[in-house]
Amino acid sequence: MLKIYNTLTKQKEEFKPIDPPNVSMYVCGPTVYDFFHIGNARSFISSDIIRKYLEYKGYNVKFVMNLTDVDDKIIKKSIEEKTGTEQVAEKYIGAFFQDIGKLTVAKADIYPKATGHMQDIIDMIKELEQKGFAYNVDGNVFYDVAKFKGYGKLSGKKIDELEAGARIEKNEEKKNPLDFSLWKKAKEGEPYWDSPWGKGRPGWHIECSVMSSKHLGKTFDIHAGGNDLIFPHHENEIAQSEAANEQPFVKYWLHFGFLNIDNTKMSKSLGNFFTARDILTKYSAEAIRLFFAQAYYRGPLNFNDELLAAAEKGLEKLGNLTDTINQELSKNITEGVTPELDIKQFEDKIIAAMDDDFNTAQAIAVIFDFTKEVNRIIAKSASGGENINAEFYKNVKAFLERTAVGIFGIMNFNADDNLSGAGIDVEHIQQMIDKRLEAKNEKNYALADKIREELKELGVELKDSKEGTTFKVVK
RNA sequence: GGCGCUGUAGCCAAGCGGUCUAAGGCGAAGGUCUGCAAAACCUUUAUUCGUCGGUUCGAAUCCGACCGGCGCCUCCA
Repeated sequence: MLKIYNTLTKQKEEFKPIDPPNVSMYVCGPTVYDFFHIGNARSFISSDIIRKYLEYKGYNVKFVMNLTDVDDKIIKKSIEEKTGTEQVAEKYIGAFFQDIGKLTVAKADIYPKATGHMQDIIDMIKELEQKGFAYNVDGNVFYDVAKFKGYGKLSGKKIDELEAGARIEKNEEKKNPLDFSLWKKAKEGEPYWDSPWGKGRPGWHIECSVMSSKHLGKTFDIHAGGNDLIFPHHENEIAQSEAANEQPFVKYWLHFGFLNIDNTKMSKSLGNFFTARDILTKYSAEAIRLFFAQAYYRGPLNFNDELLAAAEKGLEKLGNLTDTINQELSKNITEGVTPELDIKQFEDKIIAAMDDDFNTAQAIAVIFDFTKEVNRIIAKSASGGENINAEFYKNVKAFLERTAVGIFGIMNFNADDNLSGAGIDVEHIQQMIDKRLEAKNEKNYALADKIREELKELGVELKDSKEGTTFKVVK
């Protein structure tokens, strides 16, 4: 039984989708004004793991992620880069897809864009206006927070306490400082759309209300995003959607913890700002995914080089096993024994861990335990035990593909991916290995070691065993 | 000021009332194997869970106080 911590109720709840086995899931996507950073990557990867686990459980997940392509920051960027806002959006949407592709984040079913839903947005604002939740002040339309009874229920804030807070921007046009923009009047030179209130563009929050209900229904199962979106973004979405649709907006709210860099907030001004593509030049996607999966998705997480390097090392242990499995399977041994290994027991543990609010850290621990157990069996066989047949390796591989690959994306059995990715000439490597073998047979160890060194510089590490020499690509 | 998260070995991090003299990863030390190198395996590395009290037959786990870290309350994953 899957339990999920729901920000709305502040407790773990049994997950009961509205229309099983279908699950509707919406994750707040990027505002496409720059490359996304490693903190964004945590949200994308965490939601990817959650989605894949739900699919593993047999749910049919409809996954929607919005792309915010009209916004102040995009306008600002277009001025800086001296292009149009559309060009800015297009450029960073392209970069977004490249980066999530490298991070092996599965594609959403739909990536709705704000600019593609202008009529729907206008319709929803009109509806809010008709129902008395919105007011127009000279082309700027605001949401009247005081009219919505449940305001603050997600973030646990109270309107009067918020009003007492000192950090709310003053705006003469608003009835209440907490009221937020539904429609912004266009300023000179800004992109605009025609509307009943004049030329303008939508406020930030309205697009998510509109696009989520359009693609997932007026009430849907899961809405996820970064911790910082709880207030005001998600609070405002609830206010808009529930006022307009007169039914609950979302059943389960999930929020991802923040990523700190060396215990401080990541920010451009502090110079500790890392884009995901920067990090990907130094570390593998698997290592990044493993690093995130080793912690609880809701908690804060510290990030630095040393920690990612540790994850990369841990990953090697897993990678060595996949190499071994691939090699053994290629031999296709039919005689020999199938050692006893209770795979189901490991799988049950993973399920138990993941069912408890996606305890990925514990699930990953099970995968490492499993790896150790398999290595132990192989070591026993190698040191004079009985030969192991392909059946065993097939079972092991199938399990890891279901879990380590299928849910977490931290292993890769497709060895060619690594080779082609690193631009390795397999034929040349093989020739060198043969040459080295010859040298070894002649006890010319100086030459053998020289070849080893040369290949190492090409990023290829040799490994000798009884059955011959194999190699792997190292970063 | 309000809301929320968090404090477990050298580092990261699970565990949230008994199976805990506390998973897993990294690091470190020793060993097996080995021409070398690596991998892998074996052993060791927290009698203790920020501090002090309380509840309980029993607490890292619940309650209270205190000390510390972080976030949100303004755009932000």
